[in-house]
Amino acid sequence: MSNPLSRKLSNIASLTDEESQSISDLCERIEVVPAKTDIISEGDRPDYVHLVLEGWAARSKVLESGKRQFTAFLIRGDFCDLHVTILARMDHAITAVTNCKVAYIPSPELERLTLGNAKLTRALWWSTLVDEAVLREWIVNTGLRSAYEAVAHLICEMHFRSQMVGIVDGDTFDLPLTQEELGAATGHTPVHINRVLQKLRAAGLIDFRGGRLTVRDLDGLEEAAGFESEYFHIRSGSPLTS
Amino acid sequence: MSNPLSRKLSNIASLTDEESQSISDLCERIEVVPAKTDIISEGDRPDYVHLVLEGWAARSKVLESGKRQFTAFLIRGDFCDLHVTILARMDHAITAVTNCKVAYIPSPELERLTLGNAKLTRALWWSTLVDEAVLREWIVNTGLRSAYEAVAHLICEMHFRSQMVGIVDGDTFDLPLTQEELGAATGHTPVHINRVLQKLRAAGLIDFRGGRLTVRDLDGLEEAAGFESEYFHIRSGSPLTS
DNA sequence: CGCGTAATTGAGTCGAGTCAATACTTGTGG
DNA sequence: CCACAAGTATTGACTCGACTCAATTACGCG
Repeated sequence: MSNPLSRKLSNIASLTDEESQSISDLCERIEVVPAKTDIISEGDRPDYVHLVLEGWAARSKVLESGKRQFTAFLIRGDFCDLHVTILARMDHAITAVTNCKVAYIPSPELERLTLGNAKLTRALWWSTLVDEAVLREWIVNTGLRSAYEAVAHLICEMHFRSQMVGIVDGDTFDLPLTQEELGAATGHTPVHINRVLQKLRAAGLIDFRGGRLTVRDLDGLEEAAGFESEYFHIRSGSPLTS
Repeated sequence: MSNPLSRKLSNIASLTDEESQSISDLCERIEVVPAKTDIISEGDRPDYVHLVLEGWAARSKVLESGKRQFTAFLIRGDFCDLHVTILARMDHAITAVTNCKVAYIPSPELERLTLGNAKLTRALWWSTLVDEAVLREWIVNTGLRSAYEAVAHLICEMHFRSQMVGIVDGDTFDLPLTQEELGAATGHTPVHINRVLQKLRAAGLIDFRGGRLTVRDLDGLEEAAGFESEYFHIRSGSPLTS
């Protein structure tokens, strides 16, 4: 279970030791990508499937104006580009937010693993469908919710996802984002993010400093965000849905 | 090629007559869903894969406040829920915007078709990946772009997608949306959409009445929107990329 | 022709952006 | 071990895009 991907998939499927081992075996080639550099750039034609093992990365689109929008965060156990080998080129960049440990998985090896294994195929489809559900939630964040709600929702999302891969320590977890980066994710200016964070602190919902976030009042935070974890489609009975 | 899905997939793969016929054969059971009603509701566990053959539908999320956000539009040739059979339940609703002709495809039949056909499997993966790319573009729309740019971009998107399935007549195509619905898609109020549309008309970029949109100046519209069609990943050499 | 929905217009307000200055943190080199 | 540099966070004043509320007008359809 030490492999981040196995850990994540175990939220929806019971993996045998052999399956876990096979997944670990995929992650033979591992590289460290320094913070603020691209794991994959726009226009790239990736030869490998990239899997984040450690650290935080972000999908980002940059406009001519120079402004950038993040469209997703990737953490331990998340694929950068599962199946993009189908497409000609990346239509967005994936940038390391912190130093990242990334596995480079040859596409054919992944195919070989899933071809005869319906359970793993389903599990990977689950991760793809959840990624899509998260994208829709981000549209609601930027389109419908106020800055206060959106930031709260993003925190809830990352808290939940961090729990899925076992990187929450009590009520504290890594949120290694500057206020500028929180703004790029929610569609707001860093100045306004600053004010929103102050309100969230004043409301007794969170503490946040040094890239570590502590949830002071989970119910209150989820209430403020309008957060419902159903969109992750964790099987009922999982510890996370209790 | 009369089948909408075949028509769409032919943008990235050359289908044989047999393959086109197989796809048509999938669409045996067809139902008409009246405008303003759900094709699939939040919480549903669909037994079938739903394919839109005719009309417009929208993915929508509704908050407790009663406000709703569209996260995608579905037109001819678009799947409502390819592979959601993997998930327990729909985390959002799909609502018919106009009357829709919808094919109900038994999941196993679709699997049988793709199982031995790598080309079709790749083509369906392409459609999934493009759907994701469109979601990311919507995040940019709601997060980074002004209302003016966002509406222009949405028009460009739907124009391009309509072209892909052959429902553009010269420079005119169906955009059967009220200003309220345009607002639900871009995260703005109908009142503001109204003002934005007036500016787009005044700028000589579009005409829009009676649910029909005419592009008066495509270059100008794409310029205003910051629209780049690369994210559809149409193979170069296709008529649409000329 | 008349109802109901959709579109339009105007006036006033507010959330969020801009601009600009100040304070903190953290890592680095002397 | 301290001082500076660079990035990050914070604060204040002002502006503006977009929302709200509230009519009024234009359609589309039976």
